Amino acid sequence: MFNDDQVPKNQTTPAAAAKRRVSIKDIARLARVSHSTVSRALRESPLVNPETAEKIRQIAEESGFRASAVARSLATSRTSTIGVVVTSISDPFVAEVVSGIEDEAIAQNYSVFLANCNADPGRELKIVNSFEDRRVDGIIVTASRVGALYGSVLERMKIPIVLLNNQHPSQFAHSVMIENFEASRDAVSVLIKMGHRHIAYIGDRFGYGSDSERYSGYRAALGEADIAFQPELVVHGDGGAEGGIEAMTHLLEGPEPPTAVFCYNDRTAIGALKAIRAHGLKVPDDISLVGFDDLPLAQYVEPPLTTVRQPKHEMGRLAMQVLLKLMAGSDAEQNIRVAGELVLRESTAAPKEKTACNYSSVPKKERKKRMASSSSRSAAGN
Amino acid sequence: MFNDDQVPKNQTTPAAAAKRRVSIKDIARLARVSHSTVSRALRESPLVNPETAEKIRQIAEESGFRASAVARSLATSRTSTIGVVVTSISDPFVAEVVSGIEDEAIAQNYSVFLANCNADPGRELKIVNSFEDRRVDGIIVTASRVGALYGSVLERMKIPIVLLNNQHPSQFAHSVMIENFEASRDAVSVLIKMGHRHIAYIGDRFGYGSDSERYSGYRAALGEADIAFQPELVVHGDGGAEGGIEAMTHLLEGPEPPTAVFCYNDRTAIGALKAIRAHGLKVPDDISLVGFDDLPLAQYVEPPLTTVRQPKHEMGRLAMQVLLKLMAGSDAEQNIRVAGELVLRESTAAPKEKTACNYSSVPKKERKKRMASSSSRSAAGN
DNA sequence: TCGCATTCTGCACACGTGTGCACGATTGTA
DNA sequence: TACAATCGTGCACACGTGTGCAGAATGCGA
Repeated sequence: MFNDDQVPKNQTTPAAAAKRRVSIKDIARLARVSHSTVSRALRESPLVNPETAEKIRQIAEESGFRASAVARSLATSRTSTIGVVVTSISDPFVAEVVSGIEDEAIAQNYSVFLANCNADPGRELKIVNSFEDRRVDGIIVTASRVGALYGSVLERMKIPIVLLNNQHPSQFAHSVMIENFEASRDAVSVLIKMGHRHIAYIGDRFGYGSDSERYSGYRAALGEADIAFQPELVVHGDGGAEGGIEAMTHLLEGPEPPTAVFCYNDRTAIGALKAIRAHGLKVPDDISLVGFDDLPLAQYVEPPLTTVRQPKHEMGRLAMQVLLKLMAGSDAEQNIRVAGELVLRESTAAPKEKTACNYSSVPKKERKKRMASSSSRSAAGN
Repeated sequence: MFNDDQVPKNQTTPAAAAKRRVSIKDIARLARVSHSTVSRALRESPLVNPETAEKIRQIAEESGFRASAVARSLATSRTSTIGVVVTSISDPFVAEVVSGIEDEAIAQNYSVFLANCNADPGRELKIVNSFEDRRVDGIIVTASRVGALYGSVLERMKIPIVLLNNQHPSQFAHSVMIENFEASRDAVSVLIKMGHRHIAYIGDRFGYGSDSERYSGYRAALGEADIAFQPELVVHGDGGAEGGIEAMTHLLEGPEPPTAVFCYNDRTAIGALKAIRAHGLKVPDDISLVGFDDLPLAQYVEPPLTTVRQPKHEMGRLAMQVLLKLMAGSDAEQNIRVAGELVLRESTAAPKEKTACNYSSVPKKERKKRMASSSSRSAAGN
């Protein structure tokens, strides 16, 4: 009756049998039940007798059995796996977002495939193909320019996709994004309230949508304060520190340098800071500086950087939560916008007296208080 | 003969059939061959007629077929997948290493599961179990304290493992590590050559092996220069900026503050920098500062930080290469040690005249030259 | 004691791909 | 023309797990 006790015919030698991983059938043999019952017992099915189930679980535990997710995936056509494609893991912004994604994923017993594309289209394609081969249940794309490339491939895959701070918003996908416009407008407004009227914007020529939204916020703040827009105060870098240096140098060597600069991101701001210092000027005494992102290093540069904080970790979790809903078949909010938060540190102050105009609405006393504290304060959002 | 053309019995309706992913059998039906032939054709087996193969490949291409890696894994019992467990992706050091691992992995058509454990033992266990379930072909553990936890689980898994800058070197595993001792000794020696004789060490009390190796290097440099060791000049932080602030403050408030400080890592050094500034002192005029790691931000703090560069990206690639060898069944070098490289920036200089002794061997001219340039120079070499 | 409901278990097949082996078709040689 | 060698193809099974369905075992009421 239990002739399964014999060595199965496909195993040539006992040694070979010992080499093989312990499978559900081995447990079944030990427990003297069928593999079906083992499967059900381990998945806590109510169909199996509690005593039998307990016995099976114990045997499985003792023999160190772990069910193969590979085989299960094949049987259920679900892998409990997602793919995350990023531009570069080395980018601190991305790292923080991935951390949030992974936290949420592990809590729901999902595993994440991580791949960085380095903005290389060929590699992007390879990654997406690989994700398709591995039958991931969903995909999150972070801070990438999702172009024509994805379109065709992703169309075919019919897999839920969530974009995070993507540059090219596309119709078919859900997304989580920072409120670029509002956050930028508020940040520049604060500079204006401090008394600045000669404010520059250093953008990112590879920033696409994000860049134009932040630029629009800058324009809106100027408009609300009836400050005439000066095209020569808008320069574009490459999104990194080097680009910030170049752009800032250009501004400083212009006819009338700004008293404050709003930057596309922190890395650009840090480059700008270096350029300002190289010109023998001081931040914030001569020029105020505002960044975007609130990278970990923002508070450790000298002076600590005033910047718009993105809730990076939270945004990662949010993206994963949306993806989980989509993978479960229920529908989720299409486009989630997250509020930024202006963090006032020591790189901003009222302009110097000689250049300051009488529009300043920030009393000296309060200004001093702000600058003394390096702790963060919310200015832009809930 | 080709009755496969009919709808298979398990498909109830044509609509359901349309919903299913295209499989190898679909291609077989279209090409009027068996699925075996399709499998062989797509894997470029020499067994199949070139013309037939070409036809099959074309049909597969047209219908957008992609073979399921899940099914293949089950059949071949290889997943072409590795697991990477890190302490925290947000750590810039880790991020760079992971980037290197992933570069090498993608080049060899491997995918990587990334998981961060946040130094939480429970989560570590969950991660390793998850990797086992998914039948990863290998595992890389980065900068973790591999303790008893892993031992038992990993023992059972019989999967190749490579440790990278791990704290507890264990016997059964291969590893890639920075030459902590040599790099530290050389860095401190350079400080001594500049004229410093009162040099402190700020360690990391969670650094375990790495910390004691770097500490040993510090002691060795002092010994070689016949400088008496002063226990009160050794303090330990927590490996982060906060710990650096505390430790440095302690040193500054001691009876005889050091003229130079060698820090366990860059983050500690940046905290120390902040503390020094808070005490109204200047770097490097009053105190020289040396870090370890060469994080991206190291060159953007003020002053740019002299530090020991770890070839992070390269170390990641190296670890993956070792793992690939192990997974292929061949054996690889057990313990690879990588040389660090001292990068001289502007946080180091000869001590002030009043405290400087006549042992200084760095002429003023050369010192000036060094400080003017922020470009990196190798001092510790390969 | 019989019939029926309930509870559990096992059979058999599915998931999609790889591969050893047998066999048919074709070609070459005696 | 007969036979052997070579080449290409398909059959059948394996990989490890999930699950619909049939049926065995048990309990319960009449």
